Amino acid sequence: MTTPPGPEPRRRNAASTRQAILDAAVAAFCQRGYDGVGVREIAADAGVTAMLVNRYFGSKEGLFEEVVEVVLAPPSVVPETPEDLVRRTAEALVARSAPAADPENPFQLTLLSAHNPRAAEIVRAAMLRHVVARLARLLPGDLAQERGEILLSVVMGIWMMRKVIGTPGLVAIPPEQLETQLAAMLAVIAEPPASG
Amino acid sequence: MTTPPGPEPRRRNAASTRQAILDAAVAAFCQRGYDGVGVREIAADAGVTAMLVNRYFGSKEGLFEEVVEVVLAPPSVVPETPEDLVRRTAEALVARSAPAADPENPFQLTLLSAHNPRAAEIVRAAMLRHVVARLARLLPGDLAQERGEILLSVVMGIWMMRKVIGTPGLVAIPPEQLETQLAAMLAVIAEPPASG
DNA sequence: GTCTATAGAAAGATAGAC
DNA sequence: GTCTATCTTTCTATAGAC
Repeated sequence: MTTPPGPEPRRRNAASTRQAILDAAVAAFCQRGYDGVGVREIAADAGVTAMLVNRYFGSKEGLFEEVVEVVLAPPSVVPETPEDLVRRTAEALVARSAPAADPENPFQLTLLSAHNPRAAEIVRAAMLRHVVARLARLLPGDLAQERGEILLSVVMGIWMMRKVIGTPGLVAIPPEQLETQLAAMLAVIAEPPASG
Repeated sequence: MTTPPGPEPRRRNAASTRQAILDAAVAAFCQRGYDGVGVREIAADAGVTAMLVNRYFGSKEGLFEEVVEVVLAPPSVVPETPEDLVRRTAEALVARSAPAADPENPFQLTLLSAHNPRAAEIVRAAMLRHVVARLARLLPGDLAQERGEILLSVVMGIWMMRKVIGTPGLVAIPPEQLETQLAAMLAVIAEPPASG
């Protein structure tokens, strides 16, 4: 064997190392929020040392910016009509906020990071650019952006109580009953408001 | 003058010192959450040293438990009927989640502390014992606790987006329009669900 | 009852070797 | 391209003087 003794260094490949760090960061930040994880831990999950996180992303904050972009950019639901929006949003919310569901999602990332003002500002900007902009395009009538933000508020609140806090009623309720209640509530916002 | 030189020690009074620490902690935790503030800072706001916090409350976590109790125990609204509940909740939510409103309130304390699992558990227990229990008593029909938690989710979500994240639509919307939208949405949850 | 001083852990970021 | 080692700060909590 020509392999030298001592721990074998990771294969040197900037692109795959960078991606490994980003993947580990997405998982970690979505599950524990910006302040809940350290760069050491993310680096260890990616199989590298903490130094490389700063080498590739400048700082923990720079890494978080990329994570937010990756997680918030893809649409959660792709509806055709406002009625479709209500139905699919209620469906997706109930499914994805279930206790055992995949924790990698934009709402959990937001909720767990929002207490940090720097992280909240990064999330706010990306949320407006991606999520709110999409919702506002789909809602007919006046106050489209405002109603989009209200709709998003309901999604965030349910996520908070059901998945982050874990109140027993929302954990134990039959999913179809929760879906019915949510759809009825969201429909009020999705329909064009009475102008006055 | 008989005053000795050097910094004057605080007047020794256990009860008032304890209360000063608790008051400072309520303000600090409500504005920045459990992990956002250190014991040193709370102590400094109360005019004492960090050591006394642990002396009177055992630990930062013990102090937080008392703060949660103080903030969550008093009811935010005291309605007589379900319709009253909807109207007053929408009113109070719009007024108290306004950008310039008093930050000392149960929702902000919850939202800013929930990312920490220990703090979340403390908040969860107190929220069930106080807030959810009150709501469930007021809602007629089946699934009272579950609908109470949904109602609370809407309140938390609006608070999150309007006051913590600060999305522009919810910051700039005329308060009466927001109140109208919220009341319409909450009414769907407050009315007894169709059984079956 | 309150203080100063410090222990002990963990965080983000950087220097310099290989 | 990646590592080890370290700097600096910040945190909770405790020991012991007055």
